[in-house]
Amino acid sequence: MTTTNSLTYDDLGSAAQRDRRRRILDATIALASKGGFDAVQMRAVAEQADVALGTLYRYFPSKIHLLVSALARQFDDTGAVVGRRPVPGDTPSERVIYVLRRATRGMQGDANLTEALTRAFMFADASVATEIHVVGMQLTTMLTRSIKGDAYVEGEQPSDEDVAISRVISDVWLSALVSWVTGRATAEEVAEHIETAVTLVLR
Amino acid sequence: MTTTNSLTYDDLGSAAQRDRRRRILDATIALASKGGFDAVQMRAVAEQADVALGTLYRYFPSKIHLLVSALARQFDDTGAVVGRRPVPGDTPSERVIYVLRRATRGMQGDANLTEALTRAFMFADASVATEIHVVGMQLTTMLTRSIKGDAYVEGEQPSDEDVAISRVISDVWLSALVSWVTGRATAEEVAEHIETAVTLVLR
DNA sequence: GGCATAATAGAAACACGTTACAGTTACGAA
DNA sequence: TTCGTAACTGTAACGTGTTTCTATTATGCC
Repeated sequence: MTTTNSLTYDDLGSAAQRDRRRRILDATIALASKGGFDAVQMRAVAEQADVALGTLYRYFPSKIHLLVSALARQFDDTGAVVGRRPVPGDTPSERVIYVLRRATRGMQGDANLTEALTRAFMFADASVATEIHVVGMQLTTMLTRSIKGDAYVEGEQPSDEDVAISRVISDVWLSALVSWVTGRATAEEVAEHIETAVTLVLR
Repeated sequence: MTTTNSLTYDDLGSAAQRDRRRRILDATIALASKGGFDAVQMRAVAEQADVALGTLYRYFPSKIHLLVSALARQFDDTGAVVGRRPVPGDTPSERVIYVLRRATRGMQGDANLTEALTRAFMFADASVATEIHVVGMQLTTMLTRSIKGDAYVEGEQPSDEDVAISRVISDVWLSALVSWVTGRATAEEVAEHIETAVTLVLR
């Protein structure tokens, strides 16, 4: 290799490096899914991914980077599934609520993983801004697409208002998620709160 | 003393114990104000408060409890000051934006302290639900009062819709604050985002 | 193939939250 | 006052995120 490689993004590095990165993220997801944030221990990740601790830190400069990158990959993997089909529902509210209910249920189905990823997301500082921005864009895309429904056209920029609405919904969703993963709200309360907010913003 | 004492709440314990608790919280605020979350190190707090490390843990079972308790005391101290005067502004949006701008500016005036307290708040789990609920109620009261403006009547319950709106605004505010303390957004972006959200929700 | 350089392994060490514990002090009860 | 118990001190130790360092291995270039 002729240039120093940050290894931070998907498509860089040799095949062996891409495979190491994949193994590391696999191990991260597996450990998070089994025991949550605390179970994602750097030594354990390194061992399970079959890389040295120093190598792990070469790929991901902190536990937070690691978890947020894992979150981004999860979004990539499942976002593609959600992406194609039209969102059911006759109004923006119905469509957004449908999508969020699906997403929330998915996350609640793996509480430990959600706890790990959410905590990392909330603790991330400026050095993780790039990864966070990726997740934010994915969320915004998902929501603006749901708002437009059939009127959505591939590649078209969403309106400023739709983006603003999406950001508000994202904020509410994130707050609700934090309440839930920290045990301060039940799944039902989260669902109810989100639906109230969506109908409020999209009336 | 005849009974074991949790020391978790303000009015328990001897004078010497109340004084220790005060010194601990003073040291916490001072360290947080100087260097943020990372600077609030338990050994440093203990030393500055002139108590042993074990004693610090006897009073506050974790760093998070310590910081959230410090936040609660800050709210107690400053909350009374804000409470009485009517909120200026002719529309709900104007009043809410005024109040939030004031509060945000206050927090941004002590960035390190805000960072420390916000991080603790986001990391708090169910064991601090009581203190967190208190803060949430104070926020809701502040916002519903701002929405109603002159129409506000002491002791009257706010409408369900006003409460829902307040919760959405709280969520947006908290998310914005997290973005700011983690260095992912500037103060201007925070102000702009909040105002966009408020006008959206209160149209 | 042989060399220069980057990447990796492996292990030790450090930082800070947290726990454990032995000795000492404060304080109410008898 | 003396005693018994709980609180406090001081310190060591542990767990986990992070850093550092040396030896080894892989990789691109001639």
